[in-house]
Formats: sequence, C-alpha cells, structure tokens
Amino acid sequence: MKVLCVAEKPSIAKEVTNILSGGKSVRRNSPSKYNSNFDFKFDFPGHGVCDVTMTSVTGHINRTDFPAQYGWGKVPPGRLFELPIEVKIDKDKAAIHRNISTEARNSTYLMIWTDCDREGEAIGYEIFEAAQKGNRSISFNHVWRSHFSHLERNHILNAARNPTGLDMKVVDAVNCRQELDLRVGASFTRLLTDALRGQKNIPSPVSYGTCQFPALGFVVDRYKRVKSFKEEKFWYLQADVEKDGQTAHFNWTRGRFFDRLYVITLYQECMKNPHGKIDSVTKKPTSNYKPYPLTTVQLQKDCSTFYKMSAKATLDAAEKLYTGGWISYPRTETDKFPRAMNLKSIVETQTQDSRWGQFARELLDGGFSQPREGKNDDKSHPPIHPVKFQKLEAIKDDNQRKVYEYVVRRFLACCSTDAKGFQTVATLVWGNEIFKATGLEVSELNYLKVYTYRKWSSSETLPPFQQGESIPIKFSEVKEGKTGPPNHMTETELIALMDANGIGTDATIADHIDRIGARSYIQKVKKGGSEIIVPTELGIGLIEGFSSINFENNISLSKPSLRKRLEVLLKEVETGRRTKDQALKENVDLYRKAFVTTAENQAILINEYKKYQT
DNA sequence: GCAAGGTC
Repeated sequence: MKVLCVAEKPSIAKEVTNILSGGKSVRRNSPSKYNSNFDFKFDFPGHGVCDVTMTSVTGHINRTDFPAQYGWGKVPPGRLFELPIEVKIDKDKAAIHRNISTEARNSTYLMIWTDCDREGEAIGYEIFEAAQKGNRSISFNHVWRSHFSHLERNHILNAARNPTGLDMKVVDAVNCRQELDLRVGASFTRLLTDALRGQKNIPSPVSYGTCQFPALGFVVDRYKRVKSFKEEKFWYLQADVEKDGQTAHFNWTRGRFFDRLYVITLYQECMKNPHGKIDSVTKKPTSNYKPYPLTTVQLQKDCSTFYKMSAKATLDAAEKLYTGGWISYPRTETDKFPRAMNLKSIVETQTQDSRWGQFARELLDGGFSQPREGKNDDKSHPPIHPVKFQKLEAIKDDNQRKVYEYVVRRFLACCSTDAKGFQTVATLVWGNEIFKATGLEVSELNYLKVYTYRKWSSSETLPPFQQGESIPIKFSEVKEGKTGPPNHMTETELIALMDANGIGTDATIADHIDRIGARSYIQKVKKGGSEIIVPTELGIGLIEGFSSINFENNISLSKPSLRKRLEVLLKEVETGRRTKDQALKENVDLYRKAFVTTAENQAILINEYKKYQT
C-alpha cells in the first residue's frame, strides 16, 4: 500500500522525510524543479509498513479569479458582486499540480503535511483535489491530515501516527475570505480607476484592497494629526538640592499646567520655605527584562528601527537565510519555544563566533535560562532562531548579514537572564509641593552584553539622602515648555498598527506596505537620519474622499473595523457557529451597498483629490 | 491592468 504525503513547502518535505525515513530515502526529480519526490517506507499504525512518497507544493496551487469574459471593461464593475467566480490551477503551479496527480495514481491514502493554520488547511484541500484528478478512488475519507507545530523528531513521528481528516469548516473560512477579497478588490479597483481616469497625475490602476486601504488610512490619519498640530505652552516647577557636593535634580510630581499664573502662585508658596524635607528614600532592585522569542513582525519592526531596513527587505533577506539553512522558518507568530526543544545545542553552535562566542560559552557554563514565553502560538512554527553557524564576514549580502546577526543576538539574549540593577527614589517635600528624583545603578548587564541594540546604563546616582532630613533648596524655578507634534509615521509603527488591528498576516504586512507604495499612495521620506512614511496627494485624496461620503450604518472603507469584523466572522465559520454562505452573504451585501454609494458619489472622490493637488 | 493569501 502506498501513502502520498504532501507538504506546504520543499523544506518541510525534506525534514519530515528525514525523520520518518530514519535518513533512508531516495530522491526522485519531479516535473517541478524545486519540489522533489522522496520515496521511503514507514509503519503507519493499523496499516503496517507502507511505501511512502513525500513531495511538496509551494503555497496555494489554485487561483481564484473571474472568468475571462468578465475581465476589465467587459462588464460593469458593480456586477462583480454577483457574477460567478472561477477556481483554476495557477498556471505557474501547473507542474506541481501535475506531479501530485501523477504520484496519486498508485496511492491509497493522501497525507497532508501543510502548516497547521487556516491557509494550510485550504492548501490541503487544493492538494486533495489535485490528487483526485489523478486517482478517483482517493475519496475525502482517504485523506489524512497530520498535526504538527515544529520539526522535533518525536513530535513529527507522533503527528504521522495520529492524523485526523481535513477540517472543511476551516477550508470554508479561507474560501470565504478569498471570494470576498476578490469581489471587493476587483469591483472597487475598476470603479476607482475609471472614476479618476483623466485627472492629473493619476497612475493606473487605482487599486482598492481590504488591507491596502486600512493601511493607507493609518498613514493619512497620522499625517493629518502632525499637520494640524498646534503647540501649546505649559509651565512646571523644578528644584535642585545639594548634598556632599553633589547636586540632585527633583521633578515635580504634579507634572505640568497650561496656566502660568497658577504655577507662579504655587511657586511663591514654596518660596516661603528656604528648606525642603526628604520625605522618603527607597532603594529597590529593578530589572530590565530580556526580550521575548522572535516573531516575524518583531523582526521586521526591529530591523526597521535598528538597521533602517524596510519590512520587505527584511523578509526577503530572512527568506534567503532560511533557504540557505542558516536560520529557522522566518514566518511565524509564535513567541514561545516548545518545551522539548533543545535550545542549548543551538547556543553551542554559536560558541565559535569571535563576537558573541564567549557569551554563548558562558550561557552553557551555567548562564543559560529558559526563554520567556509570550502568549502567541501559531501552532505551525517555533520562534525565529539561528540553525547553523555562519561567520558574518562570509555573508556577502548586507541585509542578510544584518538579519543573521540580529537573529543570533536576539536568540542568545532570550537564553540569557534579565539585566539587574537598583533604583533609588527620593521624595522631597517643599512647602505644599512634592518632588521626586530617581537614580539607577546597573549591577549586572547579562543579556544586554549580547543584545547591544538596547541601552540601559547607570544614570546619575543620588547623594546619600537620609529620610526626614531637612535640606536647603539650592536652586528652583518655574520652567516653561511647549507641547510637541506627534511624530510622523515610521514603518515600525505602521507594522505594529497593522499587526494589532489584524490587517494582513505576518507574511503579507510587508507586501501591503510595498504595494501602497507601488500604487503611489504613500512614499518614504528621509528625515534626520531616519525614514518616515507620508501619504501622497492621491493617498490623502482617496482617504478623504471615502470619509466625505456618507455610508449606510456609518461604515468606513478606510478604517480597520471592517477587516477586523471579517476576521471575527471567519473565526465563527471555523468553529461552525456560522456557515460560509451566511458569512459571505452578510459581507458581500455590506460591501455591495458601499459600492453603490461610492459609485453614486464619484464626484466627491474627484473633488477631494483635486483639493489636495498642488 | 483588479485582492489577499501562500511560497521560491
């Protein structure tokens, strides 16, 4: 009996083959260059020793699109909410598809080894359909779905022995998302492109996407807040005292007031007393926590902050490092390592490095501490970590070198201990007012020795104050300050906002940012050594246009709420609380109404765009 | 020529 196994990507096929075959497998070429077939034997409980072929796809192999007769210009865009949609084999994936059909011919069972997430389940179903094309006798009941979250040996063996069936509710949820994204994206894109055609400086196409627009909305919103900012003056008190020849600056605990006369009145009350009193002095241990294990989104944010790399460039570099075998799979939401994972052996591989080798050695000599555990687990991949050692000098590509160094330092930091120190807080009572001064003394750097991106150093320490002592006020004043504008949007913040609002996934956030750039909705601008993101005239015009139109039920096409609502709905489809058809109808109706309203108000869109044109 | 989601 033969079992055909199919993984979501070649690397998983290879790893799982190694584990299940005990290293004894034979590789065969397939019609698709990157997706080899591996033959071996494995003992499936209840089926005995079976012939196994393990192969792979590269993500989805089908494409959802409108049939050619409903192409651009051939049908009014509004009809795209009801016209039939076609699921075809992606023509770039024809060879992969053919390989599965061929390999299924002499197979009795099909075993799905795609990632255990929503999209993975749907890809599993696409694989099943491809297998059925080659072999009608593989029915849905002949599909085994393995469940694994990482590539540790026993975990994979266990997954091979305890499969379930494909969960069609999860597949339905994905189909629902695909259909909605396509109908909304295609209809609005054609509408916007047609509406704005002929205006000045309009690129083509003017696209709309359920992720593109909320992302653009964040950028425009921030830009407007910066532009409309008006500074305000405020006043506050400050007092310095001196002891043993050392000056300590005390800050007012009441913060600041926008009323100058009020602050002056308070100040005059204080000035009646030449002395203040040290009300309390506390010295307590404090920690600077080591970072959580690394997720994709965090990697992108950090490389943007520390290296000024774009999210896309970071992901591209990480991808190369992954296919080269240097780091683990770079698309993960998981921020806790599986308990069974042997982290020390990974630390061991880094001991030979000239920069952090010594640090890694110290971890193995007793400094190791189990990494912190975050709350996220995508049940597919562990946090990003180094796999093999590589000398930095040997990595030719700048971005890859930076990402590798970051991944290693972050990993070693996770396996180290928190930095330790002491914080001293002194409270000064002067007249009716209370002031505070703090001092920090760092005693152990620990993880900060390797995680050089973060600074935590001793500040000025406080003189040896005694509780209750009376002390002369050496200097004091009413200080004036002014509020500053919010900062312009950075890529780091945009990634964080999208992530927090469920706009896109770890694997696609970078693409969306890239795309709204390619569509000329946003641009990156150098500003004082860093890079900010600002909207273009078209970007502002589109967002302002949409917010000037009154939509039924007050929905917004440029805010994250609709996409968030879709996510909630998809969860309900996954758990069976709602059917795919219900969820789809509800959302399609919602967007269809918004489409009609938009079409009726095209003039508003055009006017808003003109308003922001220079 | 359109989307978002996989991945190379």
